[in-house]
Amino acid sequence: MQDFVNWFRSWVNSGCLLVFAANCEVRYSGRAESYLPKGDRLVMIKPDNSVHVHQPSGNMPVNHMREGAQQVIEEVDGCWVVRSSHAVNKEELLIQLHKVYFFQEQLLDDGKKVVVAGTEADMAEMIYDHPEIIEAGFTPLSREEHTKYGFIDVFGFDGDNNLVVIECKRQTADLHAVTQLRRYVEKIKQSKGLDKVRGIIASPEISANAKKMLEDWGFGWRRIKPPKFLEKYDKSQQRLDYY
Amino acid sequence: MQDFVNWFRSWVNSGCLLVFAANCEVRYSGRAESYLPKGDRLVMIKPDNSVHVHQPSGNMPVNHMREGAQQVIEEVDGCWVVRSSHAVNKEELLIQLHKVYFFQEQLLDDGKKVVVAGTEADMAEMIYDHPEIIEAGFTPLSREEHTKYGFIDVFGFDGDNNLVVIECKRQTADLHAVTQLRRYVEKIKQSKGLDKVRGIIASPEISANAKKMLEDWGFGWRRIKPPKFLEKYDKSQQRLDYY
DNA sequence: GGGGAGAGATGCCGC
DNA sequence: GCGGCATTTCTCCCC
Repeated sequence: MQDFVNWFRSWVNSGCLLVFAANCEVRYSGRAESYLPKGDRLVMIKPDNSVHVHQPSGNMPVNHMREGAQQVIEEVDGCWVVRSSHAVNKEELLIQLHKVYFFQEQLLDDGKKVVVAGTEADMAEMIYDHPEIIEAGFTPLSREEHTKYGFIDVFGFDGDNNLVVIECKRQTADLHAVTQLRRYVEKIKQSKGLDKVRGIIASPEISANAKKMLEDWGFGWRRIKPPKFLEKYDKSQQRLDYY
Repeated sequence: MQDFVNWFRSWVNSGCLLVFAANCEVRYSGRAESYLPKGDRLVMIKPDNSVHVHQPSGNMPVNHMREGAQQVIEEVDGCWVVRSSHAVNKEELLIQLHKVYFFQEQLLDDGKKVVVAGTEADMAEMIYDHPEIIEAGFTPLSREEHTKYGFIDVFGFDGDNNLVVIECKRQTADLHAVTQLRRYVEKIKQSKGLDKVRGIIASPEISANAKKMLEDWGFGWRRIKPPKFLEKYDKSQQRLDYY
């Protein structure tokens, strides 16, 4: 343990990523309060001073501090504690150490950003490029006009010159999506002083309840799948190739 | 590298957590498509076979596979690749390794769950225990009856025997909270054939727009702060104490 | 630069 | 397995 304490103190602010496994208790106070009883966890502290406590299962860290925290190790009542605090966010994380299994540090050089396709914005883009997938005669507004309406995904006119608001969802549209669309339609009606504004949800799927509420409100739905520009699926090999 | 490959193969399905740092490229295909160019990252694979790729900064993993994936290491075009695939979810993650800096495995024993205070459920609990914080004469329904109505936070009668639906929000209530409350009230009105059902939002704050919409719909608001049982803030010391 | 408000994404829980 | 909701969120826009 003393090895770990000395090493921890020389590591602080070294710019290295730190990772260690330990038997510990964890306490958090900030936006919520939590306590995690004694058990084995993996702790990672990044060069940006974010802290991540992981249990052996589960997708999310059981506790974490965001970047900009300050870390110290100190003895409290005969027990070593890693104290991570974030004055601005009024948050504090305490990791009470009972046994440290291993520890390791590493300098990581990485400035690259991930490139993603298949988002909601890609769906809107696709509808702009191929408005006929909504319906014959549908004409989106120019992108310049569109930006004035901010949060609406796609905005245009149908063949009868009715305004149409389209809300895109990457996956199954739910009740929330319908109430959202309804708010937008009512907002546009009001600001334009219009009587009729159509609302359409574009998504690969829609839940039964959402479909019902949509129809109750006189809105429509189009089955549209988000584009996956990077994907090249080779069925014969049952694997994925890129570029 | 060959050490790592051999070690990786003996580690697979050992029940240990695995962590390594490497210079790598990462490709993902599944719910979306992504590509991350060459750089240094930390990779963690848990005993539940979830995979987490972390860059040296950022709160979230840049890529991850959820529990139940299958991991193999294989040589592709002269380069070693960790392939993680999830047949059910039709997801695949490829980590192309250029250099491995360190690797470590550890058996972690942990069955404990985190205890959180200050959630929406805690607020509902508090209202059950102290119904007078809503208003004099308010009587919540028993928890058993309450479960019949599903996801409504608190449900009861006021002094005039009107039904009251209460929606709790941990922080500032927004437009979404109001539309949610409205859905619940309308649902109850319909299923009970009632003319008058009151709706109340309980939250520490409420946005101006939400307040307005709330009043337009004849609903009410009570300023209620989520309980933080674990917190004891010692102002004189400007630090936190627990228990 | 800090705070507020709205929208988005993802995990989790219950049916 | 799916639907619905919560969240230790994120981001942008405003001041």
